[in-house]
Amino acid sequence: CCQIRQLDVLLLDCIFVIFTVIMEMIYLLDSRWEEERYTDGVKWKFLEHKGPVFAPAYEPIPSHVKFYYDGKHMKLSPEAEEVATFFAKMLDHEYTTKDIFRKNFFKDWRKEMTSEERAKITDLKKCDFTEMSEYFKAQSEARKAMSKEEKQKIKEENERILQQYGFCIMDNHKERIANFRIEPPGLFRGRGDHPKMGMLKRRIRPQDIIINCSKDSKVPEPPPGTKWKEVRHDNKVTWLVSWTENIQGSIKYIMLNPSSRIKGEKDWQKYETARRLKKCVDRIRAQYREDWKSKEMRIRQRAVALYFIDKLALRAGNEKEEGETADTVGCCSLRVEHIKLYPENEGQEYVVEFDFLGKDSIRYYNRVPVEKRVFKNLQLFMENKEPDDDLFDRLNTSILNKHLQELMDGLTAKVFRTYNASITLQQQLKELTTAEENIPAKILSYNRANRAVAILCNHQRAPPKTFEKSMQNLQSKIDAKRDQLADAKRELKSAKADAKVRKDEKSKKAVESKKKAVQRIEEQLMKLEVQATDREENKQIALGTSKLNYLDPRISVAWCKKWGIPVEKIYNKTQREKFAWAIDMAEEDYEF
DNA sequence: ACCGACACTTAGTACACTTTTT
DNA sequence: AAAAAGTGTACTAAGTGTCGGT
Repeated sequence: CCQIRQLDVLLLDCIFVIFTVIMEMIYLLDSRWEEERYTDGVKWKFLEHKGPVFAPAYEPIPSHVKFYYDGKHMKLSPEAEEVATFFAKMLDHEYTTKDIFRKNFFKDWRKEMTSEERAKITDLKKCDFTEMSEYFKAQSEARKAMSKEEKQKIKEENERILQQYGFCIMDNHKERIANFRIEPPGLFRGRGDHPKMGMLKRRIRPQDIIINCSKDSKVPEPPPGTKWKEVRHDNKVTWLVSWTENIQGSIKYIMLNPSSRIKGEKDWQKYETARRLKKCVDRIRAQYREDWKSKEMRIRQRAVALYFIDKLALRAGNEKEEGETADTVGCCSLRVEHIKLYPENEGQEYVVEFDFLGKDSIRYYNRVPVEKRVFKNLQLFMENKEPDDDLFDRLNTSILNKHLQELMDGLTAKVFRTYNASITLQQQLKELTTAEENIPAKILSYNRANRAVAILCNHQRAPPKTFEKSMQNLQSKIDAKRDQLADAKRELKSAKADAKVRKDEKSKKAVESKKKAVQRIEEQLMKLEVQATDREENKQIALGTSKLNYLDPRISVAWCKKWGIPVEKIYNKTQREKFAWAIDMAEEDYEF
């Protein structure tokens, strides 16, 4: 009987183990990044969602809030009033003082006016929006001063909308949608010197919207009494909703969150391409160095541009339509005026000075010594040209990328940025991390490695408005901690002296506890100092962009595992969700 | 070769929310 | 409890790169 029972237990155990193994296999199969990949451009088989959330309808302002033209009160039509409120809300911003902004705004505003209004309102300078502006300021104050319950209510409502519209089903998985809210109307704010700043960004209606979902899904309902522009079933694209925006005429999309399978896989693929570049980058470098000597101008230009893209992590630099956007450039679109050549500069030979506005009108300024051949080539390219002529007149991104494609499957200019960013992180981590350091110091090292990449990629930010002040605060904290440490040391000394005389248990214990206190304070001081260094070095540098878009997350995960750093210290919750695939797959010995 | 349409990634900022300090 | 500081997220502009037509 007993034996049988034992057998029974064994059997049960066995079944349990088998069950667990099967479940694990199912889990592995189900694990999104292990799933079978589609071929020939198919992105999904099933897609169902609830459509977009539209911007709330315009709420007219109360009649006691007045608008004045030329000092006289004027009641605006709802259409004109709405556009006026957009301007009023930006009154404190320096945009509204800019000529182009005002001109564009006024032109578009007049289009929304009734003919009577248009006849009357002919000069923006005579418009007085201050009451409107005050009203909105008061509104936002009131919102801040709301009671806990009211705030809670709003939060719950937001949560409800998120639950209803913020998710979709794509191929057996419920996925988070990135931007399910339609962009509200307002005044366009470009970055930098944008020729279209101040133009009216139209309100998007259901009849502007294209819905994309699978045929066998429940098609989202348009709001009562409205129709979608189109419902299509295109599984070769990843977007759920699209519309055409009226400023540039470009298409906007609603797509999935970075945590989704479809984005995660693409991200992984991107880093795998960069790793393939690692294997052949020596060959490619040797090749472009050869090409500097080519007898063909176009090949020399291609080779010098590629050298910049590789060495300086410049962007490709597509052509842009003149007058449609801010005047910014990348590598292939550099103009003569953007570089200066110094045969000798501060003891270095063949120095090139770059000074241009890149993406988002962020200034790129750099002085770099280059090889003699590059320098001579640049002199050649600049011969007989005006400052606003193209530096690489025989080159564009399409020519460059076609060439790259021949050197390696899937290679384009942007892969170099990914490759150089990731390899730099890996190298810097190796160089900067030392075994003896404690965790905060190791994290400082990580941030420094991250920073090296951000500098390479020129990821800048406006120094935070409160930077100086918060730096001062931190410094005074450090000073206070130093005093505290001195005190603690003094106390320890006297406790030691005391213990020497008394030689009893109690005084010995006192020494021990004082020792501990000193140690603790030392640690705290160290942490503060590390923090101060980190912050100072970070003043104008944004780490987030490279962390999110250029650094193979497996490098960071491996580093965490190697040094026993919890991954939460490096990635916050959102980042961990985005990089779930990497956290899942990277081991301590992962090499990019 | 060139162009426009399209799809998708990369980017900085404003502000909401959370945590720490006073 | 209020204020200040710090962090995270939403937002949406601005890039890159491909494709199909001419």
